Amino acid sequence: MIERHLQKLRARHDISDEEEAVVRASVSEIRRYRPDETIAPSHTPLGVSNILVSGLACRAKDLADGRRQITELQTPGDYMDLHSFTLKQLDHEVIALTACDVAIIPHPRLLEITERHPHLTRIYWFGTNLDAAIHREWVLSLGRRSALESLAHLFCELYVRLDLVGLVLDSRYPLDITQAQLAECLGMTPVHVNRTLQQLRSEGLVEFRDGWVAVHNFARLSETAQFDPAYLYLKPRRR
Amino acid sequence: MIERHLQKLRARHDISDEEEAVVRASVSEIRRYRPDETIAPSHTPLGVSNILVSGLACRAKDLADGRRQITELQTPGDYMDLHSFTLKQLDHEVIALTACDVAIIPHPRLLEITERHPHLTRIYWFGTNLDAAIHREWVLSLGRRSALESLAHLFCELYVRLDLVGLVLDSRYPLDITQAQLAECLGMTPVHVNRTLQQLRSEGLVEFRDGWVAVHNFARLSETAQFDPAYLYLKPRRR
DNA sequence: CGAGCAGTTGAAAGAGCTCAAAACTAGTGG
DNA sequence: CCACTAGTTTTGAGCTCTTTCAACTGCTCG
Repeated sequence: MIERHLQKLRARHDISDEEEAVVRASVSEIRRYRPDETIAPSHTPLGVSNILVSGLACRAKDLADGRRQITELQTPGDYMDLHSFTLKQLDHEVIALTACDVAIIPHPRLLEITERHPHLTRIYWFGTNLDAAIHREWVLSLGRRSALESLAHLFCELYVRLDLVGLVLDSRYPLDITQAQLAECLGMTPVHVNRTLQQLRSEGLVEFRDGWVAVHNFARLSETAQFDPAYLYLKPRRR
Repeated sequence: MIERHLQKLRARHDISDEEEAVVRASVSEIRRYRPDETIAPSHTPLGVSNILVSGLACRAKDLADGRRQITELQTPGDYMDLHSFTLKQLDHEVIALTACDVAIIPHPRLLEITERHPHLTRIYWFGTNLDAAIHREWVLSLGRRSALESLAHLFCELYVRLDLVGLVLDSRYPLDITQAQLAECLGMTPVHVNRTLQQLRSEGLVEFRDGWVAVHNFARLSETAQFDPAYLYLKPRRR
């Protein structure tokens, strides 16, 4: 069930057989969530963390008057709230955007990992630091990229992250969310997302339709986004 | 030298005498940096991490055409690049904004901590997760807060973080940076920062002058910012 | 005393927002 | 099989916040 999670770990680290066994044994159960269901509530003591097995989820923060900002999208294989292990409670919600299968890991098992498996601990620590790196790239997008650049950048990021777990086929990947949810990722209004999508489409870069993203020209797309995948910390490719 | 760092750890965790000794022993040397000097370069293998002893520093990312975004401000006592221990290299630069004293911690000593001190390891892991929480709040600011709200929010955040290490006196704290650097934090232009500062001043909320912030009305300031310090994960106050 | 940087001001332009309505799409029930 | 409803996408038009560009002030420092 957590093959994609292991796949993602292996894309960045060497994992021993023993460590793989520990990771597998850390899962207590699998749960299914419907779209819009809360996977991890904010400001509530938590006793488990969650790995996304399939589907799409996000971390979201709200202002009192209802304005909502998504701070990260979670793809299959991601530990969505590993940070709740040390933080005890979250400053944001984790929400299912589509139907999701989720693997549940009780915190006591993570505690045991930190007590007995320092190398694996460092790997998971790395994992939360990678989330922070993604946050920083989003800060850069929101602060300095134009609407067109931000949207292009998001499509690039998802391309790379989903490709890592085999979910890109033929330069197409699933992204079954609404334009309004895209707007919540980008700090924009749904109307402006719509117009910006039209521009990306008319320039032949990328198409977002029917829950799918079709990347027509990744080179030009990442150029307009000024996308540099270094912040995703992939192992350097062998040649 | 790292009293403020320990003070900050104690504000959120219980630290044993032994752990305190380990933390103190992890420092190899103190170095001084001038304003604008790079403390940790991006995309370069790193062998040490840095704790800010005094001064002000930041994490910054650039786009190819020179647009710059600061992703976090670092206050005295902060581990500025603890994440480089697991990431090995950084996706951003760490830069001194004012003259800074910095304590240097070689990564081998951090490795030893992860091998022998799991509780302290979790505390430091918490520390990087706290940085991520701050990143998320900045994502919310950049995505959904207005210029006025964002600026107010930044002043609130710094108020709480600096108060933690005794740097707020009489509702005033040092912030010796330019309006242009403030703009780089907020994803705005210097001109607009200037006008927004005037607005905050004229409303009697806060004044930014001569390298100092004078908070005239924290209650109304945090109200206009929709500031909720929960994301800074302070220990709940005893009553 | 002049150079240079930070801060301030004004006017015009523009990116993105708001509001509102229309066009689609898909699911529901008679 | 066809209304009917609800949610999503699309379009139009006007408006606002923020940017851009340029000039000017004031301060510090060599």
